[in-house]
Amino acid sequence: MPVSHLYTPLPGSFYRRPVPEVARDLLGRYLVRENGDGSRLALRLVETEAYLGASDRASHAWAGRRTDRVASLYLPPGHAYVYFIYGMHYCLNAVAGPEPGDEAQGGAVLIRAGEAVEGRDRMVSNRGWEGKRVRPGDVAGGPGKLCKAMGIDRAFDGVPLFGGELYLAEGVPTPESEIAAGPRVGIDYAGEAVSWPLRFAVKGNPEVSRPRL
DNA sequence: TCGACGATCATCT
DNA sequence: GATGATCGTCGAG
Repeated sequence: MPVSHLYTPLPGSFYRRPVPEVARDLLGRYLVRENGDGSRLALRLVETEAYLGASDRASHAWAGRRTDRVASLYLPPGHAYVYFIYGMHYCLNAVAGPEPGDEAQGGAVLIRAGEAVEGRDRMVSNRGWEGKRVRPGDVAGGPGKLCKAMGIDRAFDGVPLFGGELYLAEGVPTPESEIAAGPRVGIDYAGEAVSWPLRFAVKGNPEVSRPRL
């Protein structure tokens, strides 16, 4: 029996554009996880970051690196790249940019934050905040938190995001006037790329991670 | 409310 | 052997 999707998955062509453009366009879209029993978890994305690939010192694909860890960064646009960091957190990316074979490769959008739209209680439970006071940003206000809330780990590395168990879906795109841009977080080692304004967020949204834009 | 710091380990040097 | 696309706690203000 095919999985029925209440939300409409974004097609692969959505990701086949310059990475910053995809990153901005993902704000206001949904990240959905179907649980198989008819229930689901859904987040409205409010913060993303663009990683350009070979030309970007902050990117895991900088200088064309192709190690086992980053292999899925070279899958076709629209696939997931999930990595483990700081010994305890996972981060989810959507591969984006030109098709493999073109000059620029290894581009991706880091999904940094979202606000719960469906299954919020389950997310709070996944985060271990059951019974505690949950303040803005506690559920999915950061890349590691978001993965914990959605139950995303390395098992999702390399899966297509077009409409399987985990996918990105339509929703309401955010107008340019409501998008804030600034430097990316946690990449102090990246030389000139440190200041590139490739972090995007919905202006004034309380779920956006720190530092505030 | 904010800044500093320790946790913890896969990956790369 | 070092380090990181982070997070939660703790102590100071």
